[in-house]
Amino acid sequence: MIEIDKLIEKCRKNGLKITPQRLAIFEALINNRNHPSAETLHKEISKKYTTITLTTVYKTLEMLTNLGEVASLDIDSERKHFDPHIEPHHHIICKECKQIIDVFKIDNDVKPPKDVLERFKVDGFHIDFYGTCIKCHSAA
Amino acid sequence: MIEIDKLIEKCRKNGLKITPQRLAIFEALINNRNHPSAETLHKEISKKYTTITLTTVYKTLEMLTNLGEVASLDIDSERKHFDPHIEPHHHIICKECKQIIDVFKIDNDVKPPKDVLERFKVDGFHIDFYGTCIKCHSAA
DNA sequence: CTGCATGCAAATATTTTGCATCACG
DNA sequence: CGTGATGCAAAATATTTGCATGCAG
Repeated sequence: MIEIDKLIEKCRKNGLKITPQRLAIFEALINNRNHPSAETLHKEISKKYTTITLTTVYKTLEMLTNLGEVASLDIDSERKHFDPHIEPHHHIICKECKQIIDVFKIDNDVKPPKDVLERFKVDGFHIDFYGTCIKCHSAA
Repeated sequence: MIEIDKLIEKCRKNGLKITPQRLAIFEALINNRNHPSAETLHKEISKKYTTITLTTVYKTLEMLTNLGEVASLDIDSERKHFDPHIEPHHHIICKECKQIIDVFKIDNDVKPPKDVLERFKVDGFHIDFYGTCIKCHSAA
């Protein structure tokens, strides 16, 4: 997600209005590395902005996804998670506590094999590592 | 998923009964490369076995997942998809038609960076390539 | 026969939608 | 002011659960 000033400008250019609700959501997302669900985000924002509704959070997340400022992650089949960091990167998920951590650099380049390249126009890829975080691992 | 005879044996050993419904689900899954959802699978089986219910399909898929014979894929946030091929492999998804194709061999090995290895016990990884299949690409 | 499986209906969870009202620009 | 945003309630979708009945072993 771009910085807030630029984002506001981008919204205005697209005929989208800046409301206190949206600002609260923008602020909750920027620099957020927790890959929140809509529900989580709503709970968080509600602490300070007690009247915001979950519907508004959903609608704003949809709007930001359409603008290309937020990515919707298919990392958890129970619910959608949202990521304001749209530069290509990867994730690792702890099987126990389900926390999702960013992985920016992988040691090798990855390419799909030739037969796939012949049948698909490949735009990119995303790696999900899975395992157990130190904390959960030593607890078990 | 192991072959049907072995699977039946494995079920019996675990006190699980072999019913015609379960056999129909086993048969629909074996050699199935379509990564079906519960709904899709149910529709498919219903053609021949008209009385089977979606609930039974869900419960059997859960049972097979617990046995480690089927993997539940987090590849589509709309619904769960199930994969009877549990050997580690990857997927490529067409953005347009949403078909999911297996990718078995990638050109390089993939390792998470050191700082991740220090904070996680990594068990494995899964790559989702994304792009457009030839058919959809030439249609656009 | 005993216990697990099935199938129905109802519950739960997540996300989307319609619409009256509100407020940004 | 007018158009898009909000918030409520209801709908839509996916999945799970409780329970009476059925059937495999």
